Amino acid sequence: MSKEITARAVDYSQWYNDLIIKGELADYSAVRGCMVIKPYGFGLWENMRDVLDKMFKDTGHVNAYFPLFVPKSLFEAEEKNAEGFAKECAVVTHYRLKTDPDNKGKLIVDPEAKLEEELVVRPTSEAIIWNTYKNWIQSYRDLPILINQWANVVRWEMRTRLFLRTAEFLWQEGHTAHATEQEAVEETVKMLHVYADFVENYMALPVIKGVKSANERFAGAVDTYCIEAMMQDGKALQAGTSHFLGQNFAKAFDVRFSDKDNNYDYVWATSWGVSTRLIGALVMAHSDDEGLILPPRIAPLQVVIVPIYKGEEQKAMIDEKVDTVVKELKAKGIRVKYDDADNARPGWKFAEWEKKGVPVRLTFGARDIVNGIVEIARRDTSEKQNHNLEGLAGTIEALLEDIQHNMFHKAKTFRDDNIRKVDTWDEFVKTLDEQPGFIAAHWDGTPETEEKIKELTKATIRCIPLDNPQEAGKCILTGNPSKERVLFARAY
RNA sequence: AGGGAAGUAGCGCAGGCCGGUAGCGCAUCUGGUUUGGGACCAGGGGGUCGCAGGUUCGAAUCCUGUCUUCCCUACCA
Repeated sequence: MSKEITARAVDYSQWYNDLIIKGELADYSAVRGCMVIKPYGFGLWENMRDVLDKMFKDTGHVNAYFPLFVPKSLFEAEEKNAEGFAKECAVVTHYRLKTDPDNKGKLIVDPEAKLEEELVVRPTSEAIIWNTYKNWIQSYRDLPILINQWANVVRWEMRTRLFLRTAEFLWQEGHTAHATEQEAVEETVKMLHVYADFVENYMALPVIKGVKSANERFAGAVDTYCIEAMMQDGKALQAGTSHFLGQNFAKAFDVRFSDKDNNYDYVWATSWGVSTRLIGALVMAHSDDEGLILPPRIAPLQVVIVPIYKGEEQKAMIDEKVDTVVKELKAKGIRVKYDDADNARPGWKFAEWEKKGVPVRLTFGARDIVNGIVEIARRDTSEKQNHNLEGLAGTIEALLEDIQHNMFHKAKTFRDDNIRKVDTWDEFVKTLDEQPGFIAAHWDGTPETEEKIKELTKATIRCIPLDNPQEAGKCILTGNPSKERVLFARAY
């Protein structure tokens, strides 16, 4: 049992906070609602970002950067979108401070430096981007525009949670413009699959691809596609969204083009994004009471090596062996650290690196080296085994892959075991309270019913899965006819 | 935003009711012994007690305000 981490069974929320703080992913800051992402956590984000960035490039996208500030008049142009975000926007009203005449050494906002037009700190960039696209698009030859940006955004939240909900967070937002509706829809779905591919194959987190109900849809979108993941407490976490925006933004910003036949029409749009929130999902889905468990493909460190020795002579002998092994591992592209700090003993190091979720630990004992072996410990199962120094790098390489797959399958088994079909209201309520997870149930398709269910149980429709089997049934609440089951859950 | 709790050394906490100038454990530094699952001994350093006012001869302690964090509720395209 870890000395520093609250057990899941004792306090799930505190467990999550402990993992992040003690695992050194992030720290609290002096700014309300904002956190500091520490080097170890940022290393994780960088790895995620690099993989995603390559996936975006491979699907024909390019990166660009748009302003942090959006003039209020632009922001309000697409009404539904503006309305959706209005109550969580930070607004810049002044551009200058001055020394307080009544209190030397203090600064006050200079009342004479009021902006003529307030600037909204972007909660998302559709407005400024579509205002720009208007100037870039005249002809079908200018389309498609396939741009992504890596940026920070601000959404003023009342309640914050590290990584899951903070006032400022990092993300990427793709914004594309197309000549036809079909092409835009295809783009929306394509990026949803890119996200699912990334989250499943790199983060080892199984997701369900689906479409949001009207209540959960992005403001300003025609359709919102999403990937939903299940956390260890059975709650759902939206891991990524991809929106088909129709012509809503094109109309709001008057973005039109001439097609081959000289027809003049509005362009079709998409936007899609994932954020540092994914780190929260990763932490909550895989970790245990000893600390983080990071999937090898994106772990900042994949292998840590701990020496055990008596005296300088043994240390020198170990150093020599480790040096060779580190070179072999690095030659295979494996991220490895030799922890030979002499101010901590082995047991302390073991606990420390387990807390930080490093997938594989190698223990180099003086005794072992004489026998030509090394101890390999894997974080995901806590198993330890001895291995010959010969062929070690190849074994580690395979082991990292095995851990990656094992983590995915473990998470997938858990998720699949916690999706339950429910057909009556009583059973629905009981299941939500007693067996947290996703519930597949019939729904009559109306926003009113969804709202009522949310009111009564706090559960929302997470998504209507893609390729959902069609099956006649009766709505769980109203008894009205339904043609398919949808997924309900309480969500983060 | 409402309710509750908290903020004292890097971390975790005591002291506070009853005002008198701050202490414990861990960490850190020095020396030594150690090293196969969070070592031990000895010595040392480090804090305007979240911040700002007020009461007082004197405030970590009492009063007012404010900021930050955590928990519950509400909100959350």
